[in-house]
Amino acid sequence: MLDPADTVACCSPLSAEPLSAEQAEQVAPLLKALADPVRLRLMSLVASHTGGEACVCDLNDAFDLSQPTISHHLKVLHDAGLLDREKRGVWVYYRARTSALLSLGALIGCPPS
Amino acid sequence: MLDPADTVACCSPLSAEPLSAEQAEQVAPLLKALADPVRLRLMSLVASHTGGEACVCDLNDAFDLSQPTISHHLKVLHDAGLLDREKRGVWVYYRARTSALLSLGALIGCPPS
DNA sequence: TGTCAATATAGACATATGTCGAAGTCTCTG
DNA sequence: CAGAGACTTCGACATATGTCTATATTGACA
Repeated sequence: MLDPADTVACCSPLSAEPLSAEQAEQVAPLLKALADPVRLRLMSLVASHTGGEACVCDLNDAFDLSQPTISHHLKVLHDAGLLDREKRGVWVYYRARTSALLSLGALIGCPPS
Repeated sequence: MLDPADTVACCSPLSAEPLSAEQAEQVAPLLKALADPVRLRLMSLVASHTGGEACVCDLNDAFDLSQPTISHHLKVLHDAGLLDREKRGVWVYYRARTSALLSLGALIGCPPS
């Protein structure tokens, strides 16, 4: 699977020049994956966790939602390329793809040149 | 209506510390508004347009969609606080709220401190 | 091998979303 | 005042999304 960071980083910031239709189609899914309160918190929990990774077991407890629902949200973030997934024994650890977040932030937030 | 820039700017970056449920509920709608290819391009078209603003008549031509559909997307961006709206005579001009984009980008893209 | 614990997948359901065509609202201008 | 042009609002529709319960899978361990 491609690194979404590359996809996004290739684009000029939103305010610099109009995004092409193709670029927009590639970037939108990343934003869509982030555009949910639960997934935003999941992403933040993982990204800010010690060691840059977090176990699903820890994440479940942070929410008042069923375990399959959390699993579903993690899958959405993983499929978008925002979280890496690693199974170690019985536990599954997710790790934030910092590069994807960085380039996405730059795309949205950089002032016009 | 509140400036979403303030709402977002108050939060630490995603990677610094876990977003609270309340913060996530406030930020998610902004991302949701951006998380559509058409709206991403609209936002980019307006933000990068000469003078920082664009007339709806110009925006319509950039898409293969009906005019009410474009109007709908502009309303979503406006309601989220990402676009300002001003009617001058018969024409309506939209202007990007740069501050909102800046703080949103910082929230997503800032490396952990 | 059998059982338990940690996740994931499947299927169902209510609600949200993107799109359109039709109709409404302003505002200029003759 | 009437008509035309620029948008917006309304109502309908198909599809996507978030959530749940029930079930499957996987790995450790007795």
